Amino acid sequence: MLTAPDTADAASETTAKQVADYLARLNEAQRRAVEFGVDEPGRCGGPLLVIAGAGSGKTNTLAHRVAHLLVKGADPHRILLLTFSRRAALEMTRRVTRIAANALGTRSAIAQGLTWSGTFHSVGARLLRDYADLVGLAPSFTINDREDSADLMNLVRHELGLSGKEKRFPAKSTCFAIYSRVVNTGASLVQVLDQSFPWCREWEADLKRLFAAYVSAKQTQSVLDYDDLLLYWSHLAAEPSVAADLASRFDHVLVDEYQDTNRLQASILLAMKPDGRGLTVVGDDAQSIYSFRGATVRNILDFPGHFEPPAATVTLDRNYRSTLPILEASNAVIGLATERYTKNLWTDKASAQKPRVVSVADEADQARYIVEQVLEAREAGMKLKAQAVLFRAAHHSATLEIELTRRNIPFVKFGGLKFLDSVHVKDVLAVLRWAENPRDRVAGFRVAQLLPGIGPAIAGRLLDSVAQDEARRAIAQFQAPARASEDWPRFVALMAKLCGRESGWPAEFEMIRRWYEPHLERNHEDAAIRIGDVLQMESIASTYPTRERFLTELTLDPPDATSDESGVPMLDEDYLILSTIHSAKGQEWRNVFVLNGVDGCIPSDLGTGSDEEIDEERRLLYVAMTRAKEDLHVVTPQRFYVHNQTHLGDRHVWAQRTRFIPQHLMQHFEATAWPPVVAPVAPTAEGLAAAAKAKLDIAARLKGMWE
DNA sequence: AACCCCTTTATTTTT
DNA sequence: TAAAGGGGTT
Repeated sequence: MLTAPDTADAASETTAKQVADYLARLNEAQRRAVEFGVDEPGRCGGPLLVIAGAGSGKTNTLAHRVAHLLVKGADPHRILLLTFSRRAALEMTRRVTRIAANALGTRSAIAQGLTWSGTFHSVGARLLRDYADLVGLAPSFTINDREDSADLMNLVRHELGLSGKEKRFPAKSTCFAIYSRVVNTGASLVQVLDQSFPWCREWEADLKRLFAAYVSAKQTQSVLDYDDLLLYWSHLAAEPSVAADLASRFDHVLVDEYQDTNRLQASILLAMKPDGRGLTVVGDDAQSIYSFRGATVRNILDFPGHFEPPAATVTLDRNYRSTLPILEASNAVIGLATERYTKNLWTDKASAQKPRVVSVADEADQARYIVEQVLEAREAGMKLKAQAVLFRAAHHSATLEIELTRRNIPFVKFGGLKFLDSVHVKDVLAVLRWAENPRDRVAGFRVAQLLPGIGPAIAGRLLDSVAQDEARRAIAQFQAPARASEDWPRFVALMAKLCGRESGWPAEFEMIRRWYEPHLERNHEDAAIRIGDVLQMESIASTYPTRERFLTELTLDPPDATSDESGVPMLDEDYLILSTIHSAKGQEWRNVFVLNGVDGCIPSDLGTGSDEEIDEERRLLYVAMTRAKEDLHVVTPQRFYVHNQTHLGDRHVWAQRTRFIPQHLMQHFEATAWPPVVAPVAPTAEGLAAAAKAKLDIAARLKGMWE
């Protein structure tokens, strides 16, 4: 459904004026980025790189470019918009819709056709379902999240007998992290071990065997992990017989947050658009913070040189977000990076308030300081939602969370523990995944063991027979042990209905919940809370058209906020934002607190191995600081507790201000302490005289007590 | 073979 | 603090 017929005339009348309107709101550089190549006759324009500094209106510029393409007649179904998260994709579509609707008349539904927008991973998943046959995948493949992938790694590890070594083999999640890094960086196993996992070096040979077995396990089970979505896509795009077809699906490919893409993603782009025509990438080299995931700044720096002639570059360096003092301090911090960045941001937003470096005694005081400041700001009319507390690692906010709960301040936390990590959510999803793809052993293994009387051994046998036969029949004919006989028939009935897709979606979800509830009550003390979660999932489930879509999108883009037991607050309620710095990307708040601005936290003491790692930590602080619009507080507890970092148990540690704000940068900050030190008031002459008199009086009175 | 209890050991950020 | 693994009991 594109433009309604009667808007065409309206558009031609209003075009000139309204186009001018929406372009007039942009500054000169933004406008160049938006208009670049769009008017070239019969072409999509050459490759374009937009370097967009923090707060420079990046999202807005990209949205305008997409809208401009649409206004100029591009087909929305043939625009591929790759964003970093689903949240970013939604925001982008919303803005494009608004801009395009304004320009073309309110009844235009053009932007609704913008169906190909999402993360690399979710777009990859959709394309792979289309081309599944070609790459030898069952179209009903399921996708493992990180935990599932680690579980599969674990199953394989046991099969290979790597668990019973005298020296302990790396944990399953570590194995998976190593594997993933090899895939994403394109480096060799040895290199990855040396650089990032030196303590696993001795296991190289075993790891190699493990990874080979892991890959073949995935293939026989029709299961993909996150990395496979990119890996298969890149191989698909490199295959000459498919490449042309794949490439011709899209006239325009636009990529956001390009600094956080990895080699594999860059290779996919190049394969999709070898000559760069219609390709736009946007990013900021100073905000690259995902190298632990294989992302490389080189992608953005090397981009222009991939093409002949080289890609055009537009730099957006006017900041619309922060006040001048905040920006100056941020520029100073990033200015100390070993690798110099090309641009310095500027603004004309003056302010008398420098960012603060606040010294507090310990984490408890840090929490109290933040609560006091947050409440004070709210008294002055700043909503809680306009304020955020940012930190390096999810657990840094533990003390603060307790204090917030005690003081009854609602908050939502982004990053860290995910909704999907809780057992009951994973159980329910496993049932769905197993029904969708009975060859998925991780899912089946988990589901079978929910029944009392079925443990690893019997679950394994059940899976073996499912692998050899049609799933429903295999389950129905399986001889369950006597101890499981009571629960078995219900289970068989459930799986039969799910595999046969008898009830349809989302009725299936309700069936699963009804089946699962008794097991939940048997296994967990706090079943009531967990049932609440499952019910909440059920209402989310009903918003997806099919079981497959629900599963795919939930694993690729799980709801990312967790909050106190109370559950996520209602949308219209006001709440404070707590977020890891990583999850704060692309966002902004009026008042920002950076927690633990201390060496050991930023930079994390785990990330100080090499210069590159240190620089990444520095960029992390830069990203945190540039989220602030009006007020910025970097809080530095002087003493805090470390839990089980060494085998010595808990102890406290004296901390120093982060090395990224050395003394000579303190001119950009206001140094304060909290609680405020009360300066002793110098006594006046009269005061002294009065005191002297009082002393005498008291002395006399004390004596008088005994007279 | 399942299950319960006790000991040991971990390395942050996320699609 | 939690999760993984070992060992003993049912």
